[in-house]
Amino acid sequence: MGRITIRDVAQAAGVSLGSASRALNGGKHVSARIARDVAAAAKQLGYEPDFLARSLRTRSSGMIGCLVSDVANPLYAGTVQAAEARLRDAGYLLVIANTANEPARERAAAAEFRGRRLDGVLVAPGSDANNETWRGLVAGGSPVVILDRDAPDGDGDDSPWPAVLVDHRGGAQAATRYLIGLGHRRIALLTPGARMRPGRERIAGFQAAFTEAGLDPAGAIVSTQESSMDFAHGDALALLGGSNRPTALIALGTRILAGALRAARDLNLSLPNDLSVLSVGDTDLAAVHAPAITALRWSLEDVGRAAAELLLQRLRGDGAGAATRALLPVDLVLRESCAAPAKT
Amino acid sequence: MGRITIRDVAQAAGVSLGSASRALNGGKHVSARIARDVAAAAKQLGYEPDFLARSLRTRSSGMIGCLVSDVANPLYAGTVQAAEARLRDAGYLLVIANTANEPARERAAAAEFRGRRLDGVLVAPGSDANNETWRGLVAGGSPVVILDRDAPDGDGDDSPWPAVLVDHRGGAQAATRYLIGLGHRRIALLTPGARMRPGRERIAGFQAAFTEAGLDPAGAIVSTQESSMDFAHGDALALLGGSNRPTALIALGTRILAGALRAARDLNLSLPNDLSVLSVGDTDLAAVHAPAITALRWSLEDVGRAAAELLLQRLRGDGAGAATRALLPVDLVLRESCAAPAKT
DNA sequence: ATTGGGTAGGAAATCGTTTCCAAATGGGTC
DNA sequence: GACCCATTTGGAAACGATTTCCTACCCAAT
Repeated sequence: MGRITIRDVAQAAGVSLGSASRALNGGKHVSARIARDVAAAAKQLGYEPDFLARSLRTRSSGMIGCLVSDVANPLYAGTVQAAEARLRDAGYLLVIANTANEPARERAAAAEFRGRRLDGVLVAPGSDANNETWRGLVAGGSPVVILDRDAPDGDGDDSPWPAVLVDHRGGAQAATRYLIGLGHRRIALLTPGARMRPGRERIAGFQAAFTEAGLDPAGAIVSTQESSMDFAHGDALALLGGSNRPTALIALGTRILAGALRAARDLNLSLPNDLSVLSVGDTDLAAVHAPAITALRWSLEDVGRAAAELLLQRLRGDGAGAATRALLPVDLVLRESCAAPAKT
Repeated sequence: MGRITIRDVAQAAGVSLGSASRALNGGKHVSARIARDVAAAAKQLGYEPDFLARSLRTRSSGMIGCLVSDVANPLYAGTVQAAEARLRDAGYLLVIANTANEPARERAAAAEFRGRRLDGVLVAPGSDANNETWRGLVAGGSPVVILDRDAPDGDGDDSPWPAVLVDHRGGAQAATRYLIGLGHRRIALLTPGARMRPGRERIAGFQAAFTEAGLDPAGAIVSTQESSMDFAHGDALALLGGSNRPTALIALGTRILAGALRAARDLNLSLPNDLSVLSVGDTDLAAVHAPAITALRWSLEDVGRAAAELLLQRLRGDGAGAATRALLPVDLVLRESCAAPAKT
């Protein structure tokens, strides 16, 4: 005796298969008596519908895919968690595919998602959307929401693709403005690069702040390094050790911040007097360091929730007139790591 | 014209449905000619099998569930990532359900997993396995692997359930032994509690080290607090501010470590001379802090991989004689935050 | 009393696969 | 050339639901 099917329920309730289905799904054309009997029979037998069978028939799997480059990254993990919560409430299951930045994995995942008939996809690839991956995803016909990346067409802010973006440019600009306001004229931005939207936007905001203040753009030093503590450490050592060193430093991400802080310590630079440090991304490290590091912060929960909301909206079909993208704000959390540069 | 089905492929290749299926699945009983024709037709039409239909028929969804209390927690995120990688290589998709420590969500997720016919489940609930959740999971009949938690029966280390455990007891014992060796006699353990296996094991190891050294167990101060920076901060202030304060402190987890470090700073205790600090769990914070914090470390990747391996083994059916559990080691990473206590 | 609109509910089709069964084919041996 | 056994192969039956179609029926209105 295997699993209890709806057929068993129907039989127990003494009605036909179709009626049982209608009764269980609260459909129309069901008398009160049958509804009652079927419900009773289902409960008594412990009936549990088979999602697979249902999905096959309805052509909707009730699952959402999440294509992300690195789930272990706290930035993504927080987002995934928030999205999962919202989607689960709406009855969807979230399946994740970690791509580790490998295009081959991205393609494979896209194909798999299609084959499994996932109803929608949240995507945050490691590099800006690989066109092939992209095509693979949209080919499935189900809605795709982009997380903080540019659409593949490269068509900036007026792309038709639903996306949840974070205002990294505004954040970086505000942060830089703040440092300039304190009197800094030579500021270094340590970044893992412009390969992805967040990096590009931050660099743009950084430079925009210099331009807007009418300052020599040569003071805006952009230093690109791999995102690793050791690389950042070496990089920061070189930058800060040279003559005419920057008086302030903006670090993108925990690892780079860690490397930069170590370098400052190695060089005996005391914060914030000898060097102002500002972190992009608010982490334990920034909050607890002595002195506490001033940081740019945005809400991971909001990103996840907004993405889920956007996707659900498409799934419900009222995607026509609705907003196609969300731009979330970035806040500057003032702490103790920034001050006016020492007089020279 | 909708999706390309295997029926279309069969027709195009001029063979029967069954033959096409056999050919595509590389089964036996297929002539070379048909295999070639079918493959060609499939390729030419761009056929992609429908996993849902297949799953319905084969009663296996090709998906593994992951029931975890908090994916955003780096500890879990790393594990999930490693497990996902291994499972994906084996052709499985990972679906995650975040339970936020709510038993109701756990139950709901267990039921959903059953309904969707997931082939297996990795589970790391927020509290030690809730019996009801557990029953819900095993009722599905698919294998369940426990991540660093005790089985619900409470039957410690000889439980029949496959599990991947981390040797927190041994780690804590080694760490405590190390501190005792440096000369410490009053050591505080700041822990979020004994609700889950890791906490229990660590407390046990901590106390075992005192016993084994023949020391007064009153020197082993276990202070239980919620895992939040603020709580830990207050707690540490109270502990370190009092008379006869501990000379060393073991912090369980990033947040507690952060709170403890802040408290030490507030009280003007310099590390490691006035206070030795040891972190359970190696994080950015521990590595970068000045002085760098000595920490217990274990491999999240190994946990995830081992769990996946254990599960795959069951799925392949050779679960009979095979090992049912893995115990992973914990290493002590020596840094600069521990020293002999100051002479009084 | 007949007709018409509407609801209830049963039978059957469908979703796209895999797998079972029986028939057919092929080759080798006596 | 007949017989036998082992492969191939086509046809059809699952898998477990939803959904369409269609008939039977009830009640009210003409």
